[in-house]
Amino acid sequence: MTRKGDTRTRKSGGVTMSTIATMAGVTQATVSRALNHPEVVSPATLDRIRAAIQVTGYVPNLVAGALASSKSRMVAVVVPSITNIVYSALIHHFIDLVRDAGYQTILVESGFSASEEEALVTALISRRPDGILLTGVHHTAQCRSLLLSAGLPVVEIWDLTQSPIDICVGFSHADAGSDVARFASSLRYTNAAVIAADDERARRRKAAFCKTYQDLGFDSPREVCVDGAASIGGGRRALRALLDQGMQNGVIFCSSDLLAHGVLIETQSRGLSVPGDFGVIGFGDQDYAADLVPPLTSVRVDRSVLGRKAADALLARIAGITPDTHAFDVGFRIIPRGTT
Amino acid sequence: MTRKGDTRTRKSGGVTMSTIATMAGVTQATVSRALNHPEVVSPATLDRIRAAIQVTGYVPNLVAGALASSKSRMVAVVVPSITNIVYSALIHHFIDLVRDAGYQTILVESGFSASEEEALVTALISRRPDGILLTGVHHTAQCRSLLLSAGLPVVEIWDLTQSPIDICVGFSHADAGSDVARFASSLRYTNAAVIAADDERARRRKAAFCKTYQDLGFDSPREVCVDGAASIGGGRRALRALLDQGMQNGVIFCSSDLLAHGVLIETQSRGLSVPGDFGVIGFGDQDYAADLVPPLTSVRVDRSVLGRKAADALLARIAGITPDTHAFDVGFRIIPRGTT
DNA sequence: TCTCAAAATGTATGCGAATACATTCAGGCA
DNA sequence: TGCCTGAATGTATTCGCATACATTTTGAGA
Repeated sequence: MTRKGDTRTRKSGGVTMSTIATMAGVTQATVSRALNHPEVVSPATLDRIRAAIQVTGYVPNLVAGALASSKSRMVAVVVPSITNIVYSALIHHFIDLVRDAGYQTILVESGFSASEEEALVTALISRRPDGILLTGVHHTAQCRSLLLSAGLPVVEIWDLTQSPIDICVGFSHADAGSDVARFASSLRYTNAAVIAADDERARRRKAAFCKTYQDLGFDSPREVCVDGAASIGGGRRALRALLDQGMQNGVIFCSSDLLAHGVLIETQSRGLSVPGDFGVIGFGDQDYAADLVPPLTSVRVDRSVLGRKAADALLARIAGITPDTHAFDVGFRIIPRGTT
Repeated sequence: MTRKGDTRTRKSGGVTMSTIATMAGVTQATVSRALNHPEVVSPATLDRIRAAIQVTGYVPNLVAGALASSKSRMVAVVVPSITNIVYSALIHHFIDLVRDAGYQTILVESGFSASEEEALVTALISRRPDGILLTGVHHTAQCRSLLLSAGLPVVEIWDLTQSPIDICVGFSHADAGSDVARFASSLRYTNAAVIAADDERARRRKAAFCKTYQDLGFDSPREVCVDGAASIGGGRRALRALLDQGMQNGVIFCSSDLLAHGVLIETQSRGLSVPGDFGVIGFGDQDYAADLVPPLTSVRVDRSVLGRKAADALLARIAGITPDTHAFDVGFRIIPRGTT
């Protein structure tokens, strides 16, 4: 009676492990072992099971597997924006690395908003991923406590902090801003400006740049904020704003190569000389930086190292290994090229 | 005895629906209803359940929910590359749209390889997503049959075909190539070239462009292939190759705006005039196309419409609605600007 | 030929939630 | 008062797989 009712009301027809088991003349448990621990199953049995899988086209149900084993073999990644090459390039590496370890990635965008991030993290946790990769180290208190109480391995990237949720891999944005200021001060320009997108880390670089530049005895740099996502158009508009303010013969530190690229284009369209009239410094050292004319001076962060360290750290934590240190500094380097 | 063994060997301590149920003085079933069908639970009970959830910080386990209901509320997305703005911008929209409908996205990269795609699709199906978004309409036979037998809603984008797996949303790349050829032939240049990345759809545009251009009475266009991902550097190198071949006063159709951008930069660095000496046509009409100098002529595909149609179609299919038509043509449009 | 450990497989149970079906209870109506 | 209906909740089962533990089989050594 229940039997009959159930076959009616539940969807059936799908091939499951039991189907395979029956075909191969074994029990479901043996099929499970054949799939997950083939070394403990006899070769003959393995063959029959594989044959059955072949003819049925059986695909294991990882949802059930995850529930039974409390291991989802998924990691979650939260980035501000996937259209921003800065993040997408890193994710690209990261996904590759964790995939080699058998993990799939669920990707979400927070759009630079901490509250949005919190909502996303809640939704992600309900999927019970084996680990989470977050961008940045600034999160809502609620978000932190969610993560903490979920007991998940968490890696925060692109930034450093003394108190990561779990592990962080990045570099000091303040140091980067200061170093760029010192570099800029060594050039022949008489003043400076910063063009920054509306991004918390960019703001910290900007603040450090401005402070250090002043401390070195120069006038306070001009500042221009770019609304929304960084873009070439945004860079062009920002330079126009600076010129309208009367800026001359200065060095311009942009919060991303894309903005710097826009600045370069605007100078060209106005017949201004770079590095003669203006110096331009980008950030991120994207692939195209060296291909611009003139080649763009930028700040390089080794993204492949960052991605690899992040993946390694996360995988290690998932494997239950507690790292010696909870903060990895991957550093950065100023790459002087033709625009300064 | 089993009781004791189980508490030892299975991980416990997690808050589950039963925890909440006990706290609220109801059964697990009522908690489930409170979460999924609050309208059938009495307000007083609802309050107690919500209070219990509040104090415990309970987060529902969607893995278990998915297993019980055969609904994962996840959609999978397969793209060739997430670092390519062409794809990432679209995905960005798509993710937004399906998220509003309560779906999370699992994203994987196929790297332009059909066999890789097949492996990924298998892995994805094991997660039992509620739907899949694929890029392009060319897949391995095995991949098609996997998808078909999984009975999943599938939307293929960026291309059209008479025989989609399920639904496709895109435009005709052959028509695009031909239209560009006609447009190019109307300009004052005496010959043409195509610079294309190693991408199946780009190749089809190229083939159609070349054929139509010749049919219009011109010489066969020169062709340059760019290895690997499209990039500014690749565009620069491609133009150098064309110049080395002796190309003069021609119109150059690039398979992406990024390549076209590289071509522009190379012309500038050599003092060549655009559109005087060379005409340049991109593809994709990215945001920055209009911000280049001169502004780039390109082919626009309405990505927001594409993303929306894809999301709508997938969600509709998930909801069990069979669409009238299985192929949506979103068209394209040539946007003439300063480079031609 | 017998013993015993290792190898191979079977048995039974739980993971956490959804849901069909059963039950209880209150109120409306004849 | 008795019956019926609908709202609210409880009961029992299932989803597909992993895995602890039990059992059987095999083969090596004595």
